[in-house]
Amino acid sequence: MPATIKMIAERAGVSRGTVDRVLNHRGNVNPDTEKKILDIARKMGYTPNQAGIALAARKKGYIIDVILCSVENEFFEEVINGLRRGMQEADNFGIRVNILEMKGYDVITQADLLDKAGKEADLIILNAINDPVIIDKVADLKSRGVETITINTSLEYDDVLAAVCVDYVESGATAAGLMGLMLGDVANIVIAMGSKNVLGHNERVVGFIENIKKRHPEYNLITSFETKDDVELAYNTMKEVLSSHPETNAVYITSGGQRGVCRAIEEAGRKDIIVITSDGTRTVQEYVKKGIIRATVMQEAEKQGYEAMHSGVYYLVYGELPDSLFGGIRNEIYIQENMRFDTFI
Amino acid sequence: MPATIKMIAERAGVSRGTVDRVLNHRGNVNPDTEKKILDIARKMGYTPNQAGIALAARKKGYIIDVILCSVENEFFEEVINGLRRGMQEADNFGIRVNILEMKGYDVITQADLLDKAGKEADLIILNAINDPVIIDKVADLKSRGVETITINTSLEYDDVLAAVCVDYVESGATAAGLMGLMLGDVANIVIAMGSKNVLGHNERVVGFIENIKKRHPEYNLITSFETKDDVELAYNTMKEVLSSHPETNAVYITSGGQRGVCRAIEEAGRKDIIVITSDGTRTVQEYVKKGIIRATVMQEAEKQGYEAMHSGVYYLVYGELPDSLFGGIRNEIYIQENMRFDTFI
DNA sequence: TTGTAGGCGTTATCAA
DNA sequence: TTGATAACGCCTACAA
Repeated sequence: MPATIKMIAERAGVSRGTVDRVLNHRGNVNPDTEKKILDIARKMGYTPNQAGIALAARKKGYIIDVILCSVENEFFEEVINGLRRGMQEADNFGIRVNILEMKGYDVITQADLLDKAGKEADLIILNAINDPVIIDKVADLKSRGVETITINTSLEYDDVLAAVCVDYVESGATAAGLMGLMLGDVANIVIAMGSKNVLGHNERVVGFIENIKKRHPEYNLITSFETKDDVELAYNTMKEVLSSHPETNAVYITSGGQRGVCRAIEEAGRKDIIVITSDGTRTVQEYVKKGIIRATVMQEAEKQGYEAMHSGVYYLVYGELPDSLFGGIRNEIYIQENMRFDTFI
Repeated sequence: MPATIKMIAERAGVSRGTVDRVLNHRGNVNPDTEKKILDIARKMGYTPNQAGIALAARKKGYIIDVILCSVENEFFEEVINGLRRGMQEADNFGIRVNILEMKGYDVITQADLLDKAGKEADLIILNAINDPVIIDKVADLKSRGVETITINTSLEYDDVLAAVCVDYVESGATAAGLMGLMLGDVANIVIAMGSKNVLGHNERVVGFIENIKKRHPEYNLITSFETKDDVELAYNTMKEVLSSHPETNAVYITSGGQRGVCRAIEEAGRKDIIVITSDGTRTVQEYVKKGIIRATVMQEAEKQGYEAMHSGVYYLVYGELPDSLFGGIRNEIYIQENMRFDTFI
């Protein structure tokens, strides 16, 4: 039987209103009674009841807008599943949610969506493009009391309410660590990166190279190329690389385009090449099953969606971030044996 | 603005009481009005408000008892952290929680604790010993309306409300898969298992051997021994094995006693040996850092605690299990690069 | 500066 | 078979 405002009021011989004013720092209360109430609250170990707050919060009619670069992007399906799980909670608090989707990473498009969201929403969940224009808008929204939670992408701006994404440098380092454990003394490595315009892809490459240089300076980095997350481009480039560098015995794919890279390797009959990649889309699952991809560094996509929404709801209702957020999003290693091929991650 | 009982009542021209009776199947309602109300509820997309239920549930004064074989067991510290996180929720619903701890795996001791818990609790979270006596008691409790959620250990009894633990066979297979990826053509493997009396430890060994036989039939399994999760025993046995089988180049440690095994390997100057283990206790972290343990298969200990408590609370209050439970507990692979050395897991 | 009262959605009790 | 009402804990508007 935890302490309630009512119990404290009775004990202090004042009304519930006064206790409420004290505990929520609303002012207009006699310093003496304030002190007395705080004392009693402490002694009784008062913590506000979440259900009570939740119920009362319903009248406020909060709105959350979500902006995602998710159109035609396989990876985001799971993120959206997680968002939906969080939206059931939003519903309980009478919070309305709008999901605004865009295709690709065009700054102007995202800026327009942010303008729209800024007009209606009390909080924004943003799959941010790392660009000064966006950073400006986010800062401006904050100054007008609209907080932003970034999701999946890292943004070079520290003043967001929360950043729900993986440490991409660690992701790259983890891929490198795996290669180090699987390769022998001779290593000729190719990096197939996504796009130089995406901060996370760059960070993965940085983490990967740093780790190799530190732990295996004898390894040879042959070349790196961009796939632009495009299957055809990835296929053609990988094919060329394999013929010009037949000594290649390891490939790190930072993001999309895995199907192209893997097909080139498969067709060349180079099952000996150690392929490490990121995420766990259907394509990745397929090639892990086939044994072409030896391991993948995944990033809890569903959880990212859920935690972002859950944190937004929680913040609006309770004025603070939930404990669950502080575990962070982790870089998880999956191989054939511990991968769940049924669920798409 | 989701539909509420009040809105449905207004629309149907009846009182909230009647709507409540229909939606919660309490009987005593005219079939015609029942049908009408169900129709309206469906049309309005009614889902009960969790905060409302939560608030009302407070008056019931539920009790949850937790029984853990956790005394002097490093691994359980994180499980208990998770339980505590879940207990904050229990508090909100006015649910009282008692944690009963025991040392080791004595069936009589656990049976006594179960008897005690059965008298006071509405639901039990049980770190079950897989023994017919325990299974009987759990079945008996169920028949008296007290549900059990097992935590961390697998129990050969399917009728529990939920089983919050990892797939141990998959855990062993994952360790085997990792070895296959790290070893070359020659493999002489030693298995250091915990205790034959612990179901999970056996299952890990089964999963490990099955996987090796299937994917690397050419590998050689030299021997296996029990550590009884005892550091000294593990050290002495491993030392012997190393001198009688110097060809050993891989060791799988299923559970406790890692410090003993690793020390023996370290002292023998055998840094070439590939060591794979389970969990992420401080000891494991230390040897991962040193590079003796190449990888460990972890089991989300904190999450196990949280999900067990959260599910119990959720079930008592809402009469069903939460969505979050269905992601399950996963076997996660950690190497030096993606391990969090600050937090103890 | 303080108290009162009504409402958020659900449940339970009592009266009709 | 149904309706009315109070309660759970918190918040807010208004009255004193």
